[in-house]
Amino acid sequence: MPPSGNRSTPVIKDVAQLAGVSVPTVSRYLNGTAKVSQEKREKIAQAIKLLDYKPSFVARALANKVMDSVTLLTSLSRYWATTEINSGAEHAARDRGFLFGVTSLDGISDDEIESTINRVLSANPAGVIVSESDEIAIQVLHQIPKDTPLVLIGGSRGDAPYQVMPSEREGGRVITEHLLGLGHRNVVHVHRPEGPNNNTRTLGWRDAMRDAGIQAVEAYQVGSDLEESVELGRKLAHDPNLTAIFAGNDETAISLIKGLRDEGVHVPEDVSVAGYNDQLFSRMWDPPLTSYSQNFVDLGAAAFEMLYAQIEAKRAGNPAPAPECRVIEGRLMVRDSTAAPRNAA
Amino acid sequence: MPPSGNRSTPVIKDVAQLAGVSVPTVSRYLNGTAKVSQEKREKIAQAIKLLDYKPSFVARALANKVMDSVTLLTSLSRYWATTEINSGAEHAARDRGFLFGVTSLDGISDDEIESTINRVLSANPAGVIVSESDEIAIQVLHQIPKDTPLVLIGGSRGDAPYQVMPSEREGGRVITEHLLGLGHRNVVHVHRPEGPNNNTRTLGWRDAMRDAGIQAVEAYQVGSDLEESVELGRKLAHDPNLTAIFAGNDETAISLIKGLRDEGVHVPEDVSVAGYNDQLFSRMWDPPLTSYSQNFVDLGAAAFEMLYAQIEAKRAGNPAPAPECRVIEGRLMVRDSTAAPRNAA
DNA sequence: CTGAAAGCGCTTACAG
DNA sequence: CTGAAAGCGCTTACAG
Repeated sequence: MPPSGNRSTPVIKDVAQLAGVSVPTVSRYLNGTAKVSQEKREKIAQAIKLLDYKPSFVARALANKVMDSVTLLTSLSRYWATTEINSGAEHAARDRGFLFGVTSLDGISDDEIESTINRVLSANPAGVIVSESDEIAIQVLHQIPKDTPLVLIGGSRGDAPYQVMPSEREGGRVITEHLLGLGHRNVVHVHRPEGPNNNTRTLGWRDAMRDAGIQAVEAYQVGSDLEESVELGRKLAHDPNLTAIFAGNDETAISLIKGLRDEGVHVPEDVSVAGYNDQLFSRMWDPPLTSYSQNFVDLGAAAFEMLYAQIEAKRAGNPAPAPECRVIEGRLMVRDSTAAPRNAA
Repeated sequence: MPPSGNRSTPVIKDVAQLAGVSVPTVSRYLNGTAKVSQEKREKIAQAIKLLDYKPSFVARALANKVMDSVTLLTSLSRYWATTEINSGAEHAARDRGFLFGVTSLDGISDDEIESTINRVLSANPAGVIVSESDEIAIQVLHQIPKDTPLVLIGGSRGDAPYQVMPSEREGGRVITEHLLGLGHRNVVHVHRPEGPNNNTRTLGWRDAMRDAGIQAVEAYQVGSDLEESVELGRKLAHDPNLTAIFAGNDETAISLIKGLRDEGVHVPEDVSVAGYNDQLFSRMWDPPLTSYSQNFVDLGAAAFEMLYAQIEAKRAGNPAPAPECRVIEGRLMVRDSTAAPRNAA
């Protein structure tokens, strides 16, 4: 018995008619914004079920000035961690009934960044998550109105009132200390370019080295072309003092190992090599890679939840939650690519 | 000289006032839906620039019954190919000024799938992309109104009027033929569960085997726990007739190699092993892995473009584009993990 | 507790 | 070419 318009998706008027109440009453029922008599509640519930009515996201968004959606801004859209973060955040959003949007900031000019962000904001998202990976992120932070719920993933402590970050620096320290604890007197670090923040693997490595009283620290930066790391491995193979390397990620680690082997250096017998990220392939490597495992899915989920708390508070007219910087712990995975140095015992 | 309301983001009324024209005229200017005099055009343009006005996505969506956004539905949100697909589609959408949403279907019950889809649709997306990975996708297809622009990624030819698919089957055939061409008399296949469609790597392998007149085909299915593949590798190591394996993906390939090695079997000297997907780590493997490279980023972008063509046609009141099934080609990457069998020449 | 009214920002017929 | 009017589907004061 389709009411009013006979076609397409039912709207609030349809359920109001079918239930024999006014439209605002249905709205109140839906949002719990005011008491509705038991009797009408039931009729409305029935009508909704009968019609399979779903409130329109966009009409609500227009009336409320805000949509039940969040958008994640990222500038490293194809990076492994980004995938995990997005997935974690998206699932959390979905489970709360929020639409989840992604907008990438890579591959566009600086001028376009502003208009891209404005476009995102013109969809009235309830909040935005900025996933830091480079300078762009910080620039972006300033372009988002202060009253828009926001959480920053990564960055330096204090870059934003609400942050979720991986234990990057801690991870760098832990890996380095593991190597040092094995008896290595020096740990060479090879890393990709890192974000402009104070929570990097490289800084953790420096922390550990400094605490161990080691002065001569050697770090090499490599790009995303793995051949570069292979080359570096070949070169490092001829350093007689080399006994341990902490690579900034697993791909770099296996590439270095490849280079070392090309020159007849054995891992871990001659040189220990640790990676970072504990990717799936790492445990299959020969030798299985010592690495640091970071749960980026949890990180993404935590970011959404922190955002959601702000959104809820704002809607309820409550004061904003206290600023927070949550660190998601990772953990060291010791495998066979690291061992005590030959001349240790 | 801020017009009307003095605060927050400007709306169309503000630019109309500032330009000294009516609101509909601004709208016409914006959408090019009717001629606007040169003089007014200029004034409007100026006002827009001055105010940094951006039309509201949601108001437009309400008036037009459709939002400048597309949503991608996926049930394999953390899979490698999914990342690439999403990234490709998102960039293409962004470049067209479309918002891009992702909704995952994994981890929810069958009942919830319908309501999740309804929720997505209640945001009036201009179109949706369904990324096939399992039976869920096909189920989803039927829940989307016929008049909603839609493109299916993957699936069997004919599952939907508009499809973009990887050359999976072709890839399976090419890899197998490569192995056969090297002189192998049999190619054992090890694969993960595959989608319920007729475009799978496994079918390509069967095609090639059949064409080569090989009857005794052996296929093994493994799960996502790589240890299972290692085990299988150990077991296969004792098969005296084994000379070549086509693994359904690179992770499986390296795990099999690990198992083979555990039993003293050398790759490629004793057994050739090929992977699939050509992941970054594959070329760094020891030995570097022969694999099939598929550009999933392009695939995602192509899916969006195909969707966009439908959206445009619909908006212009034109007939829908002709149904299309576009195949994105991949290519064979021959490396050292495959070689002629020992007793070949 | 519950209607009638007005409004969110934009677009589309309808009359000039 | 261009206004005034009505409407998209929902919500929020305003009066009962």
